[in-house]
Parts: sequence; C-alpha cells; structure tokens
Amino acid sequence: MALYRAARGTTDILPEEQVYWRYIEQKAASLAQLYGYERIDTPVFEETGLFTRSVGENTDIVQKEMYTFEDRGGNSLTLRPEGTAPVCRAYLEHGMNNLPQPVKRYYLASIFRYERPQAGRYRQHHQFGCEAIGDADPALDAEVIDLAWQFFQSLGLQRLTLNLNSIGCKQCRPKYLAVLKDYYASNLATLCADCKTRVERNPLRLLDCKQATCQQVADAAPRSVDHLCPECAEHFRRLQGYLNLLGLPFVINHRLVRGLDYYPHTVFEIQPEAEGAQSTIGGGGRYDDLIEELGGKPTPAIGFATGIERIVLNLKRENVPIPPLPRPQVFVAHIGEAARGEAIKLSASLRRNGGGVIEGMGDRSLKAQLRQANSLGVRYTVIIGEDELKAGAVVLRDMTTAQQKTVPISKLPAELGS
RNA sequence: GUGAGUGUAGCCCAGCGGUCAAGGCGCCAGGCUGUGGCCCUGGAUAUCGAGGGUUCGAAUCCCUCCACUCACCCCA
Repeated sequence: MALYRAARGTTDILPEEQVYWRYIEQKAASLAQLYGYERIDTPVFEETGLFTRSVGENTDIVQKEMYTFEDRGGNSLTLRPEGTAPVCRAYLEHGMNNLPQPVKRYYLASIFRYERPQAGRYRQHHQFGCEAIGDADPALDAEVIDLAWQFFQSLGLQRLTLNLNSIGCKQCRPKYLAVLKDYYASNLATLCADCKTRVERNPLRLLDCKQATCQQVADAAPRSVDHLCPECAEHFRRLQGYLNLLGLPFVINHRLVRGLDYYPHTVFEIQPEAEGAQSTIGGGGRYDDLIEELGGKPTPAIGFATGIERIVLNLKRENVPIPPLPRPQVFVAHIGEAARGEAIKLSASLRRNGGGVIEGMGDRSLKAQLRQANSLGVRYTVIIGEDELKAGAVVLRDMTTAQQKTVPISKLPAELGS
C-alpha cells in the first residue's frame, strides 16, 4: 500500500504522542526561564569541522555516526550530532563574551547520529539542553545539576538516580590515565576482548564496561577523584557541599565517564531505575576547554542535555498522567444543502470568537454526523436544518446529558460560553 | 559493524502444503427517511515484506534481499 516509509531510525510523532512532547517542551521552557536561560535555535547543519574539532576525532560520534555530506558548493557539512558545539559556535560568532557572564542558553533540537536503532535510540532524536558559558564557579555546576534534577521532578518522573563524578582537568587527568592504564595492564588477562583494545584507545571507557568480570576489575580500579589536582579537588568538594545544601540525592559513581572528549571536571548523569539498555536519560558536565578549542579566549562552561524520546519512554513506563491537549468542544451539523451556508457562517463566527469548532462535511446524514461528533468527544453539537433556518435558530445538543434545546443564533455564543 | 527474534487489511492477529486467506478493533452504510454512545444487519479495505526456487499446487517448505524489534558497540 504505502510506497514509502519513514527512513530508518526516524519516526513520525503522531497526535497520540504529541501530548507527551508538548508536556515536556512546556516544562522545559518554563523551568529554563526560572533559572535565567533564554532559548537559542541553531541550524540543523554546521560545517563539519566544528564537530570533528569539538567532539573529538577519536570518538565514535565523529568516526562512524555523523551524517556528513558535501553541498553543491563543495562545502563539507554535518547534521548536528550533539547540541553543545553549535551553541559555543554561536557564542563566539555573536560576541556573547561581551554579555554579562555566564551566558545561559537552552535549546530544543533535533540531533542526528547514524546508529543502529533500538529502544530509546534513533537516528534522529531530540534533546532539551542547557548551556551556561563563562563562569567557573562550582555553584554554577550545582545550579545546572539542580535544573536537570528539577526538570525530571517537575515531569513527575520518580525513581531516578543522580550520578556524579569528577574526571579531572588537563593537568591532572593525564596522570590519572597513566595510573589507570598501569592498573589495567596488570589485569589484561581477565578483560573482555573490547576492553583489551580500550586500554590503549580509550582507557576511561574501561570503567563502564557491562561485562561482569570487567566490572569487578573496574570496581577495584584507581579512582579519578583520588588523583585530582588541588584545584579540581577543591572544585569537586565545594560542588558536593552545594548539592547537599540543595538536598539533591547524588551518588558518587567512580565509573561514570562521558563519551565526548570535551568533558573535564564535573560529569553527571541521571538514570532511571528501570531496566533496559538505554539507562541514561540525561547527562552533562563541564567543558572548560571547548570555547578555547573553537578559537575563543579560555572560557569555562557547563551544560547538560536530555533525550526527549527517552523521557517519553519513562513517562509511559511509570504511567505518569499527562494533561490532555485542548480540542474543539463544538460540532456543527447541518441537514440539507440549504442549511449548509448557515452552518459555515456559524462555524466561522464561533471560531472568530475563540471557540474551537469541527464542521460536519459532505451530505452525510444527521445520524452519521452525530456519530462523528460522538467519536470526536465534543461537549456540544449544534444542529442546523431547514426548520432552524426559517426560525433563525439552532438546536444545541449537550452530548454528555443528551439534553437539547432550540436557541436563537444570536444567543448561541452565550449558551456555549456557560 | 556484530548477534537474536519477527514480517498476513489502518491496528491486533488466526491460518503453518490443497475450495473465494478467518476473526476482532476501527471505517462506511442501514435498522430509526432530522438525532450519537449500546445492540443487530450489511459493506469496503490484503500485490499474505520483496525476489527467486521446490511442488500438480506455496501465506504455509528452502534460499537471497529488505524492513521492523531487541541486545552488543556507543550514546540522549
């Protein structure tokens, strides 16, 4: 029947799903506003270099997941695979370093990654993200984490875990990585095949391998928090103090690392308790070196992002009640062609008055039109036939009580308003 | 990129070698010629994922491909 279907890993968001999306977007926007974030929309594609440079040449995202193409002018462009770099690019491009710091921006945007689709994972997904650029205060870390946490709270998601870690800065991280490599080199025999290659390629990733035996090795591995330089240690200590002040129930997870190269210092992730492969619904951290990497002055920053699809998944899983979207409450039915013109005029005037109206179409029987009104779930049906036309009136039927009465057209708005 | 499972109307699905591919939901219409929801009756909608093979005969068996789902990798 259908000649085409949505491309692999993409999906249509149908009206049944839209309730969740509107609910989430509205919560995101109002919460961001409470913390002083203003919305920014960046283009869906950017010069490829922006991402290879910021996300990191050796990350999976850059190596195998980007939608990169050449346009007719020969430029290499890439559909954005994450939201932070474009915001940083805009920060620099528009001289936002001249604004009061930190600059706070949020976005709701499509993200594209060429991956094998599965539950909670798509080739086009959507993120709500916040970025606070231009301040190194650990209080800003705490505020961002609080925003992320409150976001999920306000959505009604329970049973979440807030994981926190610090993976050091440019100074202390290399030293820690050396210690980590040494430790793993001496445990090489017990590691899974993937981990054996990670020891050289991406040692931090060793820590969150899902293999049982690797987890035992990871549990006993040297901890990044024990190898922080004094500045990083102090930052992390103060952050925890602020989080305690806020009453946020964080747990320090020594095995929490993040997949993008640009995260130093603070990293955090929020995970639902429910099982399933996609355990993370939101995460973030500091990216103090990114603005400089993109050609700006050294500028500390922190942000976080959440996947809307995964939030929807969890809202459904936890049966969180979602308020319904408003729909027209009036159906206008007509009997015969003569009444048709009046039905059209009446519908239009009700709408201009601010009321939603659905009109019966075609020359269908009154019975059929009422059936439709019923399945649409409207509160009232207005009926216009020849009798009403002559009298300058309509029949107003209350669909819930099945009571109906004849009212003059001029009185109809008042009747519906009650 | 790797592995497993599944593909029959808009949706849920029966049929697993032999009449027009069954049922439910939904849709349309009638019973009630100007009145919905319940009930009853009727109707429309399926190249049985695609291509090839085996067979007198394939939705059913075999092969290839595609898609979907789930998991790994990785990530939101």
